[in-house]
Amino acid sequence: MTELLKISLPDGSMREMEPGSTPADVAAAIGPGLAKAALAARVDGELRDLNRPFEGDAELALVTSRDEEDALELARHDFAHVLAEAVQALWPGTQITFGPATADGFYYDVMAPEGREPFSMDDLPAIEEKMREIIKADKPLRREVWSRSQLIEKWESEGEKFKAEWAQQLPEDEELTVYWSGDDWLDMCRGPHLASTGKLDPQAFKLMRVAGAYWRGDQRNAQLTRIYGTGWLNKKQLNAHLHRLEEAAKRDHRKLGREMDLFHLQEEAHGSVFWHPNGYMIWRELEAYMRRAIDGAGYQEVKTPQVMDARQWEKSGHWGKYRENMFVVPDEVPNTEDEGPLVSSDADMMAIKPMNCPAHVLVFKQGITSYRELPIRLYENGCCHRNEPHGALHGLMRVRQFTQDDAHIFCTEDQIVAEVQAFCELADRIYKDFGFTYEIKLALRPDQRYGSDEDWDKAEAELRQAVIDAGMATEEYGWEELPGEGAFYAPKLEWHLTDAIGRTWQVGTIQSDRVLPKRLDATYIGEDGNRHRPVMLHRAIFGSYERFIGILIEHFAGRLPVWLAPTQAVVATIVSDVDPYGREVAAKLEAAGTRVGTDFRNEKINYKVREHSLAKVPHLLVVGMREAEEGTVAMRTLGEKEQKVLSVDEAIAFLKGAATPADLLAD
RNA sequence: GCUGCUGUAGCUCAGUGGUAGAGCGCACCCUUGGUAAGGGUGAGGUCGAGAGUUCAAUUCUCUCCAGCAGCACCA
Repeated sequence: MTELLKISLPDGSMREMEPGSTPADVAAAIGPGLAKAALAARVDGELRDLNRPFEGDAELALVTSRDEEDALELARHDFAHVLAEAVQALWPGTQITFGPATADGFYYDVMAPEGREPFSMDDLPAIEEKMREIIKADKPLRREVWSRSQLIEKWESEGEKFKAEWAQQLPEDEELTVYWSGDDWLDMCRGPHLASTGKLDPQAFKLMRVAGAYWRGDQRNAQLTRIYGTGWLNKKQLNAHLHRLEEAAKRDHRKLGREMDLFHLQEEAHGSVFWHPNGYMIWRELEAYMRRAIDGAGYQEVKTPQVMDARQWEKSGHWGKYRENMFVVPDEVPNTEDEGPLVSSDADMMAIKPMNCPAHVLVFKQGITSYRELPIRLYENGCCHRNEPHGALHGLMRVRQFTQDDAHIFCTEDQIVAEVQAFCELADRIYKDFGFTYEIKLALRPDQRYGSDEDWDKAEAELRQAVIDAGMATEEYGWEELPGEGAFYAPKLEWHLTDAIGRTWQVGTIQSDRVLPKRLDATYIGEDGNRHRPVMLHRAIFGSYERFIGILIEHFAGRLPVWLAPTQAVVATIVSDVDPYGREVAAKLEAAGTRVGTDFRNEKINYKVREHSLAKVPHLLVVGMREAEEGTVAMRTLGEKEQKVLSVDEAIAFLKGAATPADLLAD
């Protein structure tokens, strides 16, 4: 006689079940409500199918839609399978590959049948319709264990070349699982899945777009069609998500940049920004802000050459590793005399800097440095050019010319932890001044790397210790270590900002570098009178001015804090008779340091209010006959319906206060 | 860089094998109006660049350039 299985439940109770029973049986034994609500099970912590039999005594937690994270993951994975099934049902001969869940949905990479063009947006409605049919048919999803050879045979017989190739290179003795949808379709999958397609809400998904993707992520391989969808537990969640996407589109910095007349891009200088007066005012404020910050933190500002001889880049190692991203120029007067080539083939080459670090080392190397001078912190608003792949360019976020708030700290081994800790504190102040919350991550050694394991142990420990010392290695700061994400030469700390609609942006970073000081032979004289190698800490807080401004625009949806707003106030007149008074008010504001505009156009006040509101001007000062007689202004603040009547002096004082940069506010 | 889509007025976009349209914006006129669009008139375009097919190309085809989405990339 077989023994009963002991299944313990989250509430501490225990149930005895027949061998071969499943989580679904437990759910049914507890009650019909739970049986219906159960989507999957956690068995000893592992997410599993409801119908997969227990293998022994176990701890069981049933997963319902209340366990949102698990439930979403399951639903999205199932949507992906239903998508693949639908595509094959509609177009037999379509090859399927992979289809995982993503952050807000799912995708499936497929290859259209031979002779048919790749799937396009136009195909999506039909696929969605077929998916709804499959969901409504409530097909049971059944797990089966297959051998590798069984699978290969199956895929090969069906012409599923990609699946077959994948199965081929799995370990020979591995037990593989497949999932049946009903009894007419199956996919190789690790699972788990919901018990049936009917557990999905047919109104809770939407196919979003198609895009190219490489088989196994490699450019050399065949290009598949990736069909993206967003998937949720119910229609309400789907609509909320679609609404968020609309919000994000409204905040798009490329759109706002045009509407607010901040900058433009054009094809003759693609990937580089034409800053307009409005946009560059934001830049100037940021630059002034950053100078105050670094001046107070013991940095010294430098400015280094834009173009350096290729030989220098060879020494630094960039020529070898980074040349394909560098703009190279001949060090020669171009030929204008005859029909010959513009430059001779043996011209010496120079390169526009893609990074500031080598030049900073060269500054450091001038003269002889004593250990007493360390740490030396060299800062530069460093304008760099990188010849990025064209497909990577994106508004201000990814450009070919950008200016980093870049600094390199040259210090001794003993100073690393304290320097990194001080940096953590500086970054914290700065991000908070802009109203961002953030998370700190430590990117650990990648598989492919330089240096000994001991060096990596040491470098990782230093960065970790600094964050601990700063008191930031906590959940509050989103502290997390990311295995395999580090640069090939060093681990790095990364700061990920969270913006107003919950997106994250990696901006700040600090990493220790023992390689470049060595390559460029930077030394200092130690206490012992001998030469020593300094460590170099690369660090940035904004990342680049371009990108940081892009993030600010999207974070604030264009409604920048007053101190960053290009125009802080506009004086708008109601009738032309008060234009002289309006001019007087504007002149006083300007004299007091406010960036003020005027609007004396022959338009109604409604029109002016609308226009300046859309332009995100924070304060509108309306003047009519009443204000002119009383020496006042009617101030309307962006986003508020109410207006305030203030004397001109009060308005000046108010705007001065409102425009104080965040770091200069008295606490 | 790869795949797909797109490129028409300053912006957003419609349209056509016989060299073009709307709304907004802009200029001028009327209107002087109290907190998110007052009315009228007018100016603006080598229809991304080049080549091909054609009697004729902004329209069809090809190449290139750029943008968008995704992929890859982000030392």
